Amino acid sequence: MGRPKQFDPDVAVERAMGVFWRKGYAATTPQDLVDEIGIGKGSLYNAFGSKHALFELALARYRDSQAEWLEALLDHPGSAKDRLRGALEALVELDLGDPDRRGCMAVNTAAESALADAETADTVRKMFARTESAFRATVEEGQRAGEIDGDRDAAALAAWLLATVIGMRVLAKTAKDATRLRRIVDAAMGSL
Amino acid sequence: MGRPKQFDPDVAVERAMGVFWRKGYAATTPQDLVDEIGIGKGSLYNAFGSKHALFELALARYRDSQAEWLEALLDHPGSAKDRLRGALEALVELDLGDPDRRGCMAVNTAAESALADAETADTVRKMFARTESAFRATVEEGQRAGEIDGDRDAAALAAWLLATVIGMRVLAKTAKDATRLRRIVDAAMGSL
DNA sequence: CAGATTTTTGAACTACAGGTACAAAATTAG
DNA sequence: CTAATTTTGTACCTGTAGTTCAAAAATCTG
Repeated sequence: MGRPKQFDPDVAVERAMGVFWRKGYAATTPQDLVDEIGIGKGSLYNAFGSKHALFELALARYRDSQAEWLEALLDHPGSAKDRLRGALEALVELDLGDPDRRGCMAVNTAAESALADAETADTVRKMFARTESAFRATVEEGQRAGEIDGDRDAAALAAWLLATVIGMRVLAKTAKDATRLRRIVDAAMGSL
Repeated sequence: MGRPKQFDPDVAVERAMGVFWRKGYAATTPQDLVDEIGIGKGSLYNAFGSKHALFELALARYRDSQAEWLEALLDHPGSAKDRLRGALEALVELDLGDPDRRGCMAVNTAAESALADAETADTVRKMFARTESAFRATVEEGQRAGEIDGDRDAAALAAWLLATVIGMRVLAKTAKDATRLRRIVDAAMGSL
């Protein structure tokens, strides 16, 4: 079976994710990656093929972990409104607690590359759609429970929550204090 | 007084803005810039000093034109709510009408660079603050006119409008159809 | 027109991005 | 042990990023 890998590819992807997340795709060099992962260039290219292929893996990993994190939050016990508020607040704290202010990797990728690469664009689109679905399900639960006005368009509310979250995560990257972000959560929840 | 410039620096900055906007900072090369501007590399560096200095000029130009555009929209006659809706709708149409799907250059810059460069971060921060102020003034007019509930926190509503707009502009970069964006406008305005 | 001043042009230069080639080393199947 | 397979580190290569420079060209001064 040949010589086994001396590094864990999963760990490597995770570290690569960290670098791409912090610096963006274009500004990340192969040198950055090997420095962070702690393997040689030969191993890197043998294992992953190209910078872009590794980026795709890193982005997919980000998508999965982020989506699961958010879905778990929305799946908590409690009222739908409380769960939505809890999720938004957790996101704010997550972003503000990051010393590197990396924001959301999917948002960053959308802003940096847009439609430059079809596969990347698709991954980002799917991630947004998945977040929107999770919001929509929670909004509909709230409507069934009578907490949220049933006359309002659940799809529209979910899309708007998605936009709010994306906006907050961009703002978190340059925010100097937390008050604006906390205000946004309050205003959004007050509008539900 | 020496040989006069054979190109208009203002036009050059405007064209540079277009390239940076479309490709992002890191992915834009000096070659891209000279190709687009139509001058030699020597002239470029003689006139602007560095890629980064030119980017700052381009970003400042974007900030001014964008802010004036939005402020003019919000300054139209009509009710405050109508003006807010009109501004959001105009932004959506602007973004969807761009074949390159460049979104908002300030948002893209925030996502790509964050705090990497202090001056850039500051320009972006100020642009966000200016947009927020314009929203806030309009919201307060609406409150004085009785269109918007005076008990709600105008600062919070303005911040939340800002986040909504930023989110929409990110979504516009990957959106395949316009319905989601139009829904967001409806949901946001329905919540005011 | 000579000279001063400023810009243009195009070539040149350094460093590094991104990736390939290869031989030595490690591992396992038989 | 040997053969086969895979990894690894190093060296290497091509192209270009980002910038600088020398010399030519254009304008103004007197």
